[in-house]
Order: sequence, then C-alpha cells, then structure tokens
Amino acid sequence: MNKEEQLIIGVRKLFNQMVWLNKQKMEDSLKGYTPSEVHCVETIAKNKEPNVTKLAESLYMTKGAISKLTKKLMEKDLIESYRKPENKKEIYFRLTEQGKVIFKIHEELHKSFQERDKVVFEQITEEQFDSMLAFVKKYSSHLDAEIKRQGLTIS
Amino acid sequence: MNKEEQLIIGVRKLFNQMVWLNKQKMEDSLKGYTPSEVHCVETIAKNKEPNVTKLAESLYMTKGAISKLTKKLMEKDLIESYRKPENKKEIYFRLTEQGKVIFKIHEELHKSFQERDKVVFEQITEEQFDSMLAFVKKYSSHLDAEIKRQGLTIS
DNA sequence: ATAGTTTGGTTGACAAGGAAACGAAAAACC
DNA sequence: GGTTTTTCGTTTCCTTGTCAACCAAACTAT
Repeated sequence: MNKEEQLIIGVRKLFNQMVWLNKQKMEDSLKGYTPSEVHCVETIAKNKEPNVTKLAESLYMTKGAISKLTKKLMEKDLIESYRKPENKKEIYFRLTEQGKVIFKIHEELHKSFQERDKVVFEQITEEQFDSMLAFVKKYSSHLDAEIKRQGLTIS
Repeated sequence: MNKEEQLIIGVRKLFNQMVWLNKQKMEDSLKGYTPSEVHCVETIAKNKEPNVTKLAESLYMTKGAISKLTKKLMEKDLIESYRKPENKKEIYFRLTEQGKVIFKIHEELHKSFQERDKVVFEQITEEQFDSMLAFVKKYSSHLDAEIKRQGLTIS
C-alpha cells in the first residue's frame, strides 16, 4: 500500500472516529437535537443569507433533504425563514434566540473537543501545521475544479 | 477561527468532496452496486476471517447494518459465508469469484483517483508527507484511546 | 452440572437522506 | 410583451442505517 492510499485511509478512519466520538458527546449536551440539525444550525449561523440551495451546497446534501431539515428546525423553533421583497422565489433562514442558544452550546462543545485533542496538536510544529493546512486547501480546490470540470453540482 | 478548527473544517470539506466526486465515478464503473456494498467487499477482501462484529468495527457501522448488508451481498453473490467447525456462533465471510471481480474493479478505480490527484501530491515533499501520516496516526490513536476511555464500543 | 453473564448475530420499527417529478418564480431570448 | 429555459423549493417514494429487543451460543463461576 503506497503512502497516498495510507493517508486517505488514515484520514477516513480519523474522520469516522471523530464523528463517532463527538456524536456521543453531542447527544449528552444537546439532547433532542440530531447532529445534522445542529450542523445545519451552525451553517446557518456562519453563512450570510443562506437559502435552501446554499445550505445544500455547504452541507453536501440534496435540496430535498435541506427542505425537510429546515422545516423540522422551524417546528423546533431554532430557525426562522424570511424573504426579500424583490424576490418571491428564494427563502432565506436565520437563527431564532433559541437557535442562538443551541449554536452557543455547540461552539462550547467544539472548544471542549479542542481541549481534549490539544495534546496531539501540541506535538507538531507551526510549520507542519501550516503545511497541512496548505495541503488540505490545495487538495480541496483541486477537487472543486474536478467537480466543476465534470459538470457536477450538488443535487 | 483558530488553526485547529480550520484544519478540521478543511478536512471535513475535503472528505465530503471526495465522497461526492468518487460516488459519481463509482456509479459509472460499478453500476448496480452502492458505495457501501463495495466498501464492504473491500473490507472483507482486506481483513482476514472477518465476521459481522469485525466488519462493524472496521466500517464504523452497527452490527445490524452489517447483518443486512452482508445478506444483500450474498444475494448478489459477491460474498459467501462460512463457519468454523469448533464454533457454531460466529459467521465469517469471504469473496466469491464475482466478488473478486468487483474488488478488482474497485482497486483500479482507486488507482485512477490517485492518478487524478497526483498533481496535488507531487507538490509536497517527502518530509511533509511523512509528518502528515504521523500526525494522522497519532491523532487516530489518541481518539481510539479516548473512545476506550469512555467505555464506548462500536454498536 | 447449571445458573448467570457475555458475546455474536438477526429482526422490525423507525428516521434520515437521495432521486426524481413537480409547480412556481425568475431569467434569457426573441 | 410573450415564450422558452433555468432556477428554487417541495413532495413522494424508496433505500440505507440506527436502535432496541431478541435468540442462541459460549463463557464464567460456583
């Protein structure tokens, strides 16, 4: 097995572990809200003027899925929708007060994950860190180009 | 946003892109087989004497999911099950000839992904490569320890 | 030996998400 | 302006995977 493969497999495993482990924590602190709901709240908080299509792209989910997810989040009163007077087609979302609370808790949780994993990050140099960041960014835009090249879009 | 967060978010995005892009390719070359089916075939091929529980741990899925997935793969005649004479409880799996064909195609596909992404890997030094590998490995075992520490198991 | 415990696997009810078809609004084109 | 095309969001149907209850085999301890 060559190094490229090793790295990909390693990252996949790491990713799975993270999802698995964090899910448990999330279920404790944020009972009643699923990971994707929380993730959606987070994305709405961090994007400006997100609509269904934008959310679908950010979350790598289909528009249909987002449509249902946002509906559920509105029923749970975490987000609300609004429109712009000049456009009767697009629907935008923003957090409610309750949604902001959830977002805050989620942020705290992430800080605790960082605290938990601090030891790992302490062991690498600033240069290593930067080179990884650069690599990930480069790889990501390479794939973005590749996705575009194939005329693919999210959903 | 600090660097740790940036890196995690970057990796998550990268991961999503990869899944998204590769899924399209897979659907072309391996029509009739879903990504998880193929992934399961791959895992059966690469592990020695895999049973339901082992597969669940490797694939980060529940035993129930594996039970159904393997059943489907047996119906599609990609894998077959066998037992050991001294143990009437555990069920092991191995590839059929047809399964080996699928596995082979999947391997080729992966090579083509590597070819596609070669440019990205060419831009980094051997040292950078190794340091990333070491980092991922370290992080992974840190999380493994954390998972164990919490008395969590897969399913 | 046998009672209790743990481990391996299956099942059924349920929820999340994808695919495709659809209607309505907007944009593009003449 | 009217027509076609594209874009945006929703809905329905279906698949996949989780959860939790369950059974059977294996292990443990007395």
